[in-house]
Amino acid sequence: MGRRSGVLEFAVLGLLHDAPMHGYELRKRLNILLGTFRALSYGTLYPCLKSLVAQGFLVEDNPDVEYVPATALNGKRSKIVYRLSAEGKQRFEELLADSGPDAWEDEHFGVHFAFFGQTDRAVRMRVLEGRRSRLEERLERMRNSLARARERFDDYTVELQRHGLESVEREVRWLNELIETERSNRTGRTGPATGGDSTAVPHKTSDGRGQETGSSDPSGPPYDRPGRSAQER
Amino acid sequence: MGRRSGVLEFAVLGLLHDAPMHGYELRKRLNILLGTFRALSYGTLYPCLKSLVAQGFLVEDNPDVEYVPATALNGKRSKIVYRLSAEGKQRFEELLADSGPDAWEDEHFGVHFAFFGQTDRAVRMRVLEGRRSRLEERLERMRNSLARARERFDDYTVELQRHGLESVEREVRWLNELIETERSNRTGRTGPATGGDSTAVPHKTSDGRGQETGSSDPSGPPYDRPGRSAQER
DNA sequence: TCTCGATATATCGAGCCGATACATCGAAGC
DNA sequence: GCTTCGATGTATCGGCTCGATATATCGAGA
Repeated sequence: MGRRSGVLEFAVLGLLHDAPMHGYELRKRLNILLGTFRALSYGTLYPCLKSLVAQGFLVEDNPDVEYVPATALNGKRSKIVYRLSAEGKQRFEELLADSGPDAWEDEHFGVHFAFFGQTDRAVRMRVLEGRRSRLEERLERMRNSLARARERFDDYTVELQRHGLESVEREVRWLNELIETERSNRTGRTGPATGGDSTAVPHKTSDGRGQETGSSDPSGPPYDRPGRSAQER
Repeated sequence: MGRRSGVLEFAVLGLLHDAPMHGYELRKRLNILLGTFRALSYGTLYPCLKSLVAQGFLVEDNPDVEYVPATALNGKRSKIVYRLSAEGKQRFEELLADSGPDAWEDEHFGVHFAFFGQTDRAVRMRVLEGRRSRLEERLERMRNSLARARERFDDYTVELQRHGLESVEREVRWLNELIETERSNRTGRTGPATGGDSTAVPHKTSDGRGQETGSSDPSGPPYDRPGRSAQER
């Protein structure tokens, strides 16, 4: 149980905070929440749910045993609905309030951001600014790397890295806008600068069809994950 | 040994194709090659090297046993230099020539692209166009996901996804430029459209400091992580 | 001298993915 | 009415990869 990344745990807790759910439904929402094509597997989710139950953060909630198909295997294999326990709620609040260095990292940041609607403005600012400083460190390493690559590698390799560098630069600019919005919105509303129909932040608005932006960062990752880092998504 | 992703194997083979190297040096170059911050760990690299030796693609090349510190542990633990075998060279050529669906994926694409300088233009085109179609599929899923998110999730979640969507759109545009360049460069040069000092492709050029885009994508990848892509500048 | 960081190889625990297996249900097609 | 197929639903297994850690040497600087 040692070094749980905690990111999945956090996301599960956050979704169940809204409403009880069973695994399959949870997975669908999770895949929407943390990044589309990001196909979180059952091999990850179910063990995680069990672990959370074992830790006392979740309870299985099989109400009136409806939907019990009573499998051919003479056993039971019904729908298992999970619900947050009091400890689970508390745990979620803790994770939510943690704006420390962990929350700057690729995956953690995404989940934190997704739950920003339930956070204090102070926490949001700290996460946003911390994330930005993380990326700026990254940027410096990438620029050095690019310089070395120009000497040692061919044009394609260099082009690849240049693109990666720009992706990160673009994320920094995005963060700048968000931070700016948080600053100016200190009177009230919780919403971010929604690109769709801009509020306070100057956006080009890309809306449904793109007009002239575009970029991404596979992986994550190392990304983003990657991987993981990773990025985009 | 079952389901090797092959991406690391490919990268190692490619780097050793240029010159023999030992693990530590290999790791440094690998981290430059496949995407900066993407800190490939020794726990991944060394087992991979062993596997490649076992498969006959690499040979250990301990020439005159120089640099043998003769550890305190009365044993030997010297520098191990790896060199491509004939089979290894052949294997690399095979991987390089494979422009099939695997090469469209996030991580594979990055490595393939990095070695484009050693490829035929036909292969480059196929990989580039395949990658683009992959991303366009992704785009469609992401747009659906975003639509669902607008109903079910709050503004911050939606903003996160909007940003991810734009990242992918941006990568598609990058690919379009690269494809365009390959088409027009059919007479000769092997280099890509180097953003630095634009060649044939019309670039907006954003240069070192950003001016107004910004985005990225946590996780990912994951991502990765990793990976990468970029857009000119 | 002592410490520190780079060089260098190696292993371990744990997370997570992808594939797969099993089982039910409703809708569509024949 | 029958069958097929895809969505719903829970679960496990193999294997890759990361992050941390252990061990050991060497050169630079305090």
